[in-house]
Amino acid sequence: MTKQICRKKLSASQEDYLEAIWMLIWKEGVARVRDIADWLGVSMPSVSGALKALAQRKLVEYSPHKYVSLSDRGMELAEKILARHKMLRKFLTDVLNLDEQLADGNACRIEHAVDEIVSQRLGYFVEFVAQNAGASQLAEEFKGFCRQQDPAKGDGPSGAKENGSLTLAEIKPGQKAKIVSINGSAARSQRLAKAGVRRDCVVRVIRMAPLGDPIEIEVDGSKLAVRKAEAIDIEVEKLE
Amino acid sequence: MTKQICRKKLSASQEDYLEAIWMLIWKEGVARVRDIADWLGVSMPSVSGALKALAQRKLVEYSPHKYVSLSDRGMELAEKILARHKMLRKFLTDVLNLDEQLADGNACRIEHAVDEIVSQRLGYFVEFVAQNAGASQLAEEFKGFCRQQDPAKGDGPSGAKENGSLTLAEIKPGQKAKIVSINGSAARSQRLAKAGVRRDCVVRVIRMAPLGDPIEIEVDGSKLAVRKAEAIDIEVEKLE
DNA sequence: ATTGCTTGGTAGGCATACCTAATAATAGTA
DNA sequence: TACTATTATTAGGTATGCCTACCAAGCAAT
Ligand SMILES: [Mn+2]
Ligand SMILES: [Mn+2]
Ligand SMILES: [Mn+2]
Ligand SMILES: [Mn+2]
Repeated sequence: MTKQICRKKLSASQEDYLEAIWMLIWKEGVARVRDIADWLGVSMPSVSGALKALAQRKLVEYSPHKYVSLSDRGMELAEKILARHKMLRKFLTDVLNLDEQLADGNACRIEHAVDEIVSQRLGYFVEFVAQNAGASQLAEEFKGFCRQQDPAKGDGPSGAKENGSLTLAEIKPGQKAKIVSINGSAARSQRLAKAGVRRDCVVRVIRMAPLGDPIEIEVDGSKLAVRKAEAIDIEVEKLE
Repeated sequence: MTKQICRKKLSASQEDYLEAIWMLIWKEGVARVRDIADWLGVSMPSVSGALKALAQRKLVEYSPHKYVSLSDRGMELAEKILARHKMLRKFLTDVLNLDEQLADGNACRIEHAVDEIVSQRLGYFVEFVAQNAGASQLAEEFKGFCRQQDPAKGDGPSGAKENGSLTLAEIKPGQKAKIVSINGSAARSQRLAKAGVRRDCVVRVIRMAPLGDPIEIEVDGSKLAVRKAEAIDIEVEKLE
């Protein structure tokens, strides 16, 4: 295998160097080692080292003691990561209504953790909230919702929705419930019935997997695991 | 300074070890080096090393060749990070409508990048969307919005909101605009007026900083930087 | 008890990403 | 031009977090 440019994904730190260089070129016209170091809060030797690695990947044009510039590819990547930063920042400030500085710091960390598709989809969401007339009033409603949550601190009566219909997925471990109805496909109902899960019978939730799926229940003295997708189609009535 | 337990924040990798141990204890009853290694996709020596570091911090109880268990503090941290993972996963699947597997992977990376407040606020948001009747229809609307975006690929007519009132912050670099009115404090209006930014005068946006702030404009042949906070209070009329 | 597989640990190495201290180059100023 | 302050590089060190290769303990079947 001959020597070739490494196409492996950039590290978080490398992405931040590109971002910083882009920013400094924008702001000051040129990027110098000193300014990159100050911007990122690292020492100058750290910058020298990072630049060598980036130069090897042909992302920056760099000869010692000269100004640093970005290659076309480097520019492209820098702009991509910066767009992500901006989008995340906007989400945190505009949708979650968070403080600018906090948003900025978090955005610059999350930007390295999200896949392209996720970034894109979240971008759509931010735009959607910004554009959609019905949605922008949502931002206001959400502020109210936060005020409700923040001072209360207790979990409050969040479990029981006003909805009226309670599903098996909402029963907490240890509690018993009587089955009111089983919705969904007939095949599924049949399968559940064979396992003892029928209308009017009483089940006890033993425990719930960490991500809420599956749910382990006891019915007629025997254990059974129910998928969350099934549980939300099983209407129940809580018993004490 | 005497020897004491390090209270520095855990590394991303350490958080993942705690998460894995918690999960395995939940699933299998016990956590063994072998299973932790398999779960996280690392070698057994890596696990041994990580466990030593976690034991030193009193987060796991660990004596060689015995099962691994979590201390109270370790349990607490594991549950905190797991809750974060779950919440992020729910956001990605339920709000952004992303694939479960993709959501899980991204959640497990983002979970180490968000501050407590951000995590909490995003949690509120997920709950808000889930509970709010008006908001849950938003999920449907958003799906439609995504379908619109995905195939189109072009930027679309995203700039001009139906709103009618256009502000200086929305003018793109290179374009000219006539100032209609300047809102906000009188002191600010005065300061801007002194710089040449007055009602009915024409400005040209030169460029916008990467994060949209500040905006560089040309007025009366001289350059001027305007903060975004100011720009959104300056109503304009776009000129060609 | 002996054997042999699985599990767990140690030793040693590599890559990344930082640091400080010392040295070299450059630029500004007398 | 010569001196000086600033900027940049090199050298050498630390901390993580991973790896492979090898060694040691545990356990089950013979
Ligand atoms: Mn960043
Ligand atoms: Mn960033
Ligand atoms: Mn994780
Ligand atoms: Mn996780």
